[in-house]
Amino acid sequence: MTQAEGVDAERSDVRNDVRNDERYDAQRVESKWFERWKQNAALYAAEPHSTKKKYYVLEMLPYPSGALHMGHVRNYSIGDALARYMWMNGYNVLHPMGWDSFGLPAENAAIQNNTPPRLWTLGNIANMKAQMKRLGFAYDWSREVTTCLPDYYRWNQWFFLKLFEQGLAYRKKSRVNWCPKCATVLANEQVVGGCCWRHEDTVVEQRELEQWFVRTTKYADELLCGLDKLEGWPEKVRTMQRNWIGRSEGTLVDFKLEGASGPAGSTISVFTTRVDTIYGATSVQLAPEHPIVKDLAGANADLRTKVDQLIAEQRKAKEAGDIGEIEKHGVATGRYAVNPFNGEKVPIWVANYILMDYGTGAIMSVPAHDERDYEFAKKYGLEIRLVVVPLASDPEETVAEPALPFVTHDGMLINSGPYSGMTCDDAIKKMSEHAEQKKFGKATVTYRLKDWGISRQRYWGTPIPMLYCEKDGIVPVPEKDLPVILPDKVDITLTGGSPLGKVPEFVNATCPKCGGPARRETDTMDTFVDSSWYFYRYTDAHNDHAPFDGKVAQYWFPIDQYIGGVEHAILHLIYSRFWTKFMRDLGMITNDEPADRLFTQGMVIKDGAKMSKSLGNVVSPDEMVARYGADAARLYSLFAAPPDRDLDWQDTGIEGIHRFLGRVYRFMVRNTCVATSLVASSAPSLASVREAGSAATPLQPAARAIQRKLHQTIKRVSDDFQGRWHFNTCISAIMELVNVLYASEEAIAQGAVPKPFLSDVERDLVLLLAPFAPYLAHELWEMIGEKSNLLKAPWPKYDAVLAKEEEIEIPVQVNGKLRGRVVVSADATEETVLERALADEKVRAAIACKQVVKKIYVTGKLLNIVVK
RNA sequence: GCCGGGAUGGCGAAAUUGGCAGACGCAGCGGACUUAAAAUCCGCAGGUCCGAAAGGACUGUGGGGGUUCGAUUCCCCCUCCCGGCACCA
Repeated sequence: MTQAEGVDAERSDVRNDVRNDERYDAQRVESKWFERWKQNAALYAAEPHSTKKKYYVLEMLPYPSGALHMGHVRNYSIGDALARYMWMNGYNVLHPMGWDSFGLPAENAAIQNNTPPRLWTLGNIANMKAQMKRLGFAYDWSREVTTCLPDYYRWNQWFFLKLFEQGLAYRKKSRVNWCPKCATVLANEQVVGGCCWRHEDTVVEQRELEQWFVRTTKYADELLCGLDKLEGWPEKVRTMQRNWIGRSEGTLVDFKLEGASGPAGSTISVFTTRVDTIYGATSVQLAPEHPIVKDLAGANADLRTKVDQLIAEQRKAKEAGDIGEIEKHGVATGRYAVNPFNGEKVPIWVANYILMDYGTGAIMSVPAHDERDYEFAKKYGLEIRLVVVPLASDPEETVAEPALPFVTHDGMLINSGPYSGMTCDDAIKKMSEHAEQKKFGKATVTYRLKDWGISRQRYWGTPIPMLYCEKDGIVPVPEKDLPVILPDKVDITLTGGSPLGKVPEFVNATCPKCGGPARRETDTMDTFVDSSWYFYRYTDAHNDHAPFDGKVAQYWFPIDQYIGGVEHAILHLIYSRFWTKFMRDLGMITNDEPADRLFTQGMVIKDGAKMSKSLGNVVSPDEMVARYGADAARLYSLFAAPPDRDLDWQDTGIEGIHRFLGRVYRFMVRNTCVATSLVASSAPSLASVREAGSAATPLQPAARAIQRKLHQTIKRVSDDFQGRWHFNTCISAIMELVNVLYASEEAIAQGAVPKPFLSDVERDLVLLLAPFAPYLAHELWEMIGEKSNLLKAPWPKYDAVLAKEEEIEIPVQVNGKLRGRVVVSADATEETVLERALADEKVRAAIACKQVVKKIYVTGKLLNIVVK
């Protein structure tokens, strides 16, 4: 904190006026408490055995990129305020932090700076941990998790063995996404609009590779259904996950290939959600990459060339991200398939709008009832046969020909053999049953969600604990031999293939089955494996025998409140839901979902754009802390906007917050009341406030105004923590309270505010500030003579009676227009209000010479007089 | 194209159940303190128009319509911005 000292020194020579001791020196106060908190490692530790109710509040762990950014500060300020609030409400709070510390940037930095990834990463962690501590975040550091260390990643390996045992990890050669910049494979979830999620301008290529996959699709249905029960999750995230999983109910139907040549007796299986329209199918369309296309083309060189063109075109469009906009076209193969429902021969085409990676890569084309098929059929003059018509309300009525294509479920079949006359929904059911009976198809469900490819051809990740033996094939590393340690001295500058493949000591191993030579798997795991279960490790972070103890996890899980950025809506948040279900089925845990409630905070932007180095609009937390203090940085990040919305950072805004903190401090310095009664006993303040406000010794108006405002403020802040989380309005409520205190300073000086009462007010004010500005709150807590631990001091309670206004102002409208206001007592009757209103000059003017039609009085809110 | 979210002063925003639009803060202006400035404290402040002023009139929550005594809030249509999905058969 050399910067901080610099600013401090600069200021010291300014401190020569009379009000020196009233000036709030954030650096002095914050460094004092920073040092004190440093001495007490167990300050924020969760209690392992407790009769209190538990509360697990978690913020997404950061990637240790080097330094915290404002997005982190915002994220952690929200979580920290909540954690502190829950502590003050008597909960046993678990509030841990860790490091998602495997991943590509470490390798890139290593190449650039010639530093080993491990050192670079650990150095960053040390720096960011120091930043977090300086910001005053209350983490239980005894549970810190660092995913790149063997005591963590060994459990990734252990889980991998379990996945393998369960048949949930398997090896498959397939077409995969390849980012040339990352020089590695990406999961589907990591491809954004055809580009790499980390390199937004780098087009992802397709490569044929043998890879490890995790069978996420096993839980596709549960992942989808479970979303309905996650009521504490934002609808947005649930929708995104639903879209991603992309469940679609339909029917598989086999079309027999017609003709002697080609694979004899082979069939083309098509997937359709509208089997009811199958009598209108006038062609079969294949994806250019469909395996049967090669066989169909056979020696037809012309066809092969055309198909190759379609393939190239599709790939290009996919990479450019505009598949969906390319013009539909295709080529007839000259071959035919037989519609199993009516025995009709239909031509087989290959078309650029059919995707190999959805459904079966083949469709039946029904031009009359599908927009795409219609467009295609029009272009190539294929037959368009109407088989569904609108439901006629009157059977005698002649049904008008619907406009084509007629795409609706709400219809009746015609020209469909035995199914004519059925509704679409009935027909789908009956026809699927028929197909299954006759064994040429069945009702089925397809998903957009694919299995998770987790192999990465990179160094800085968890080694996949597998061996390849010439004799025994794929052999898992025995559990007792874990962890497979990631070697330190690896030349990662070499390109081509996995870096670990160039380390003979690593690659060469012994087969545990036959004792012969074996080759180690050299790919590492996707880092999303690390973050899929880290929050369980927090509950039992030093367990040497298992990832965690199930009993301990059961106490803490599910996470009560998870807080992070929405950018993880389908990556991390779907993988970790999968992992929870997998662990549950292993018998390790009993919860179905990892987190009960999820909160996604908005981005921190500046000048209307996301902060980025290239735009030069980055605000450094270190600089803010040095200039205004941690409290100001935190408070501002909560005050500037509601937490779920984007926050537009304004440098002058944080200055205002800094001023506010100084204002609180100055008031307290000038008016501190150390009420002897309260120092001796830490009796709850409510009782004495009540007493002070009781009829026996009525408070004078100034004191009563303070009391009223205080209780209104406690209510607003408490309600918001329970409900909407609009900390911006909580903080403005506290500001209003402070404004009232300032307005009462004269009355205080004149002794019109009883000391014990004021002392209680000050105490509650400090309590209200504690979740948001812990440094200042602790300083003031000490200043007012409190000896107890503020972190766990009971949260103040509000009294509805004391919060109530005695006098209220009722706006008076005439025909909905504001014409005047009357001040009445809070319990005034409608008659009184009306009487006063009619006495008001302006109101009288507005209703003069007119007839009063109606009077609407909303108790305590408004009076509207309707005239004609 | 589909699904979300959003649009309110010069700026960030508030209005929790249909009831005073603009709380709180920033920037601005004025005053007090000061030799002066900073800091601090107090006050003013949506817009337009009338008025010397006090004050008053009209208007105003992206645009248009509707329901209502009353709409930032509910309904219908439209524009723009942000995010997600997208030839998904």
